[in-house]
Amino acid sequence: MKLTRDSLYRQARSAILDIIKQNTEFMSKLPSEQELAEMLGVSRNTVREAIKSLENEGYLVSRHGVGTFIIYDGKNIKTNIAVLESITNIIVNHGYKPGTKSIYCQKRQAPSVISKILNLEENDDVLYIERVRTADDDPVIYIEDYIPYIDGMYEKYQESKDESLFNFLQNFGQRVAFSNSTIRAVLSSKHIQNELSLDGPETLLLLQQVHYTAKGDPVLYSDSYFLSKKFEFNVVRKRLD
Amino acid sequence: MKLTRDSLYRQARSAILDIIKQNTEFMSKLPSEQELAEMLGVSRNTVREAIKSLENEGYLVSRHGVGTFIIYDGKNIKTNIAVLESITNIIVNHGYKPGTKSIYCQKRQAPSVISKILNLEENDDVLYIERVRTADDDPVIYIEDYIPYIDGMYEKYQESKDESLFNFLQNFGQRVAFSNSTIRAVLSSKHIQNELSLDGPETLLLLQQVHYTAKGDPVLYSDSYFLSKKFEFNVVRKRLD
DNA sequence: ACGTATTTGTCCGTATGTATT
DNA sequence: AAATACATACGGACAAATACG
Repeated sequence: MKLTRDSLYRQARSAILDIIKQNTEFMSKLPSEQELAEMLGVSRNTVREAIKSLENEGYLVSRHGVGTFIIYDGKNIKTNIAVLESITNIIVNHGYKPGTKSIYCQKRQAPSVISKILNLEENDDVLYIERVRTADDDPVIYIEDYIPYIDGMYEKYQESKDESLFNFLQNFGQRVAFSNSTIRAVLSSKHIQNELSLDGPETLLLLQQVHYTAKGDPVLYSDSYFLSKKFEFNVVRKRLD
Repeated sequence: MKLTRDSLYRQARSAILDIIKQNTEFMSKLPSEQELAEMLGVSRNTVREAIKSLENEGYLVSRHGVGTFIIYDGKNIKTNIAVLESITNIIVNHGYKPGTKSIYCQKRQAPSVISKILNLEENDDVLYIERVRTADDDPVIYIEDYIPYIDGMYEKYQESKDESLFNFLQNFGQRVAFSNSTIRAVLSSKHIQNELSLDGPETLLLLQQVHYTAKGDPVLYSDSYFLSKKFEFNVVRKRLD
């Protein structure tokens, strides 16, 4: 049992995020670092850390000698691709009611492509899962997951189908910390058309993700196919120099 | 004339980036912050700033009490979508020789959708540009640009067609600092098939970008269609908590 | 064109907390 | 239990960019 109160900079971050979320106007000015430090009762350095973190996520831009400005726009930004969040959240952020239909789950030998990605031996097993995610009960995302097999996974999965995979993995002591993702545009296969109840071929955004623990162990590979009609990804891109 | 040597943290960043680029193994450990500080002759704080910056760009992950690890992998990561860089660079990073074919340039009234995005008045003009970018002389990217018109732009563009648009804009005192981008998957239109010399419809990654100056003024809107066969975008996604 | 006030950027030193081995 | 290494936090100082009178 530990209540580890959030670090000061986390608290500051959260307080500043509140200011941001309440803001309505693009490019309105945040209080100065000095002011924020006084308001929140922390050092300017701590405020700066919080601001930098929010800058990296595309909420803010700072201008030397001028101030820090809010570029967050709840209307436009639905999914910040740079932040790893659950697909459930992505569906909610797009304004839909999320749901899951599990269509397949099997313990099987890893295909060689996958075993290479997941750093497995030739004959190692994976838990293979096929799912369809729904938005307002319409099928919109088709997902194939490959998880290096740990004893008891198949049984455990049966009783926790609706849970997020991240939570599922955590039960086996594997916490996902980051993912390395590739974004592609593809056309739906027959199989996917079937699962997503499509009349004909449609363009899909394919997210190929290798998920790692903080230690760098690959613990989940997934191909996620998003109906491009209904989903978009956003990203704030910053110029380096 | 200014020689403003780079800030210490920039130099540190660049030194650490060298280490990263030379590294071949996923998740190998960076020297400790203490060591780096001594190696580079700067304070640990400065090293930390550099490391954080590289962490944000997906090169590194730090583990509390353990160390900082290199997740950059030149083989896998070709284009970090979170970093705003020129399309020329993107082509080079994919291993091709970059080129440009300008197919169209005109001063015209902004379409109402565009004038809204660019914050223009009803009858304001834009410089409209259509271009095709080539990789090893093959057409691979089709781009439509809309730039709020400033006197002399059309003439200036004629004499600097091959230059990057970012450079072009800088001549008019408009430095692009960040962009707000949306990623979609689309099918090629007849027009695009024609321009990219495609035999039939192909899936394209569409990047819709509003580019801003540091002040938050929109100075360029562009639709970029990437041949998905040849290009992919990468992103390191980190879980927040 | 210049100086001043404001604000962020950079840098240092130091101290203590926390996770891992 | 101890050692190591990173994380967090503070305070202070000066530099650099910008805005404004």
